[in-house]
Amino acid sequence: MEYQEAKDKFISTWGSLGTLWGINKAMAQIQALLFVSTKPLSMEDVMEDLKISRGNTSMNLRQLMDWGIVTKVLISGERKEFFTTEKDVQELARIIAKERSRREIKPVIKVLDEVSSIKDDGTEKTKELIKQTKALKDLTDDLDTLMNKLVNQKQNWLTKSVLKLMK
Amino acid sequence: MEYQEAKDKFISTWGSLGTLWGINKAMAQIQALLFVSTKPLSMEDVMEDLKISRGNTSMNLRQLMDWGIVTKVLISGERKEFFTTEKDVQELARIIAKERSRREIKPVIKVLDEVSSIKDDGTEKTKELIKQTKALKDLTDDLDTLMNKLVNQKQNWLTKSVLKLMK
DNA sequence: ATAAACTTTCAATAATTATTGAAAGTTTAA
DNA sequence: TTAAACTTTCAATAATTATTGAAAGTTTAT
Repeated sequence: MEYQEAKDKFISTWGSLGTLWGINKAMAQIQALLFVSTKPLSMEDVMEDLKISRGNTSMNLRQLMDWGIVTKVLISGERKEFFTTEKDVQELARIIAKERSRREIKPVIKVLDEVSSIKDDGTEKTKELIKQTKALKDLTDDLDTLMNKLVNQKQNWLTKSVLKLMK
Repeated sequence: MEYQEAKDKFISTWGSLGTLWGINKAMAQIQALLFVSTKPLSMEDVMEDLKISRGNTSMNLRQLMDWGIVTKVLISGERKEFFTTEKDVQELARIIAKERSRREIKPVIKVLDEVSSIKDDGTEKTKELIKQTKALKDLTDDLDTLMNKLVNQKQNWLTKSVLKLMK
């Protein structure tokens, strides 16, 4: 497999995986492109490489910046803006986990908490709703905490030690 | 908040969360409905409660069965089929983690592995592609392993001990 | 101040994904 | 064996989501 083929394969795979970590295709592809690029890219560069429109590029770069995954870099002597992504995978995972927790998991925990706190009127169906949503809330809470703790360690030692523990 | 309101809120929240665990809205809502129901439901019951068509119900129940989350139950004296979902959240998480790993994560790891194994032609961009996809592959591998190990413990002790370890 | 270089916005459109409903298929009771 | 009860399939349609491109907006150099 040649460089270009490998690169394209990486970008399209990472793009279609976007849903798995909660972002859209173009966003994931732009991030992937920046991730394997040796230097910051301009909007023009991204448009050309991925064959997407200027508007699309602009909007998705903005979103990536909102996530904190992509940053603008100023290149002296250049008028246009250039972009890079976080290059360290551990840090990338940390940012993504934190954002997904904040945007999606925390709000769900809140709803589960509200639902599981309704007044027990003594009927079987109410008891079941309370019991099951409570169980789901506790599990989601645990997994959210675990995920954040795991990924919050900037160093690698924790992941390694946990993996070892579980072998 | 009354029973019906709480139930609807749970179902719609869980439904819109579907994407987070990789299934569609109707599928997630059907699962949620069964999850808080005190007894198995027929296709008719599901259709009525969620106000979705027969075809939609049939197709999504089938998918939930493919995932191993929902099972048919035979009720003696009844001609039609009834359905229940796994009621234990730990077991539910185990099944979901296993399926997502198999369907989505494993194939991505395979591609990352292929891409990171291309011949190093000495150019900077090839070196970067190899380095970055390799790092991503290793991380994905670790997280996949961790997730499966964590969630594979049928008992609760592991999650608890890991949470304690990290406090 | 102005115009060129560049970026953002957003209504229109395209692409994708979900849903319907009715016909075809299957099972069971009599 | 047949017809009623029930389930599945799938082409058509609806709903949602992503993408475009051109006009409006902004910044910078002169």
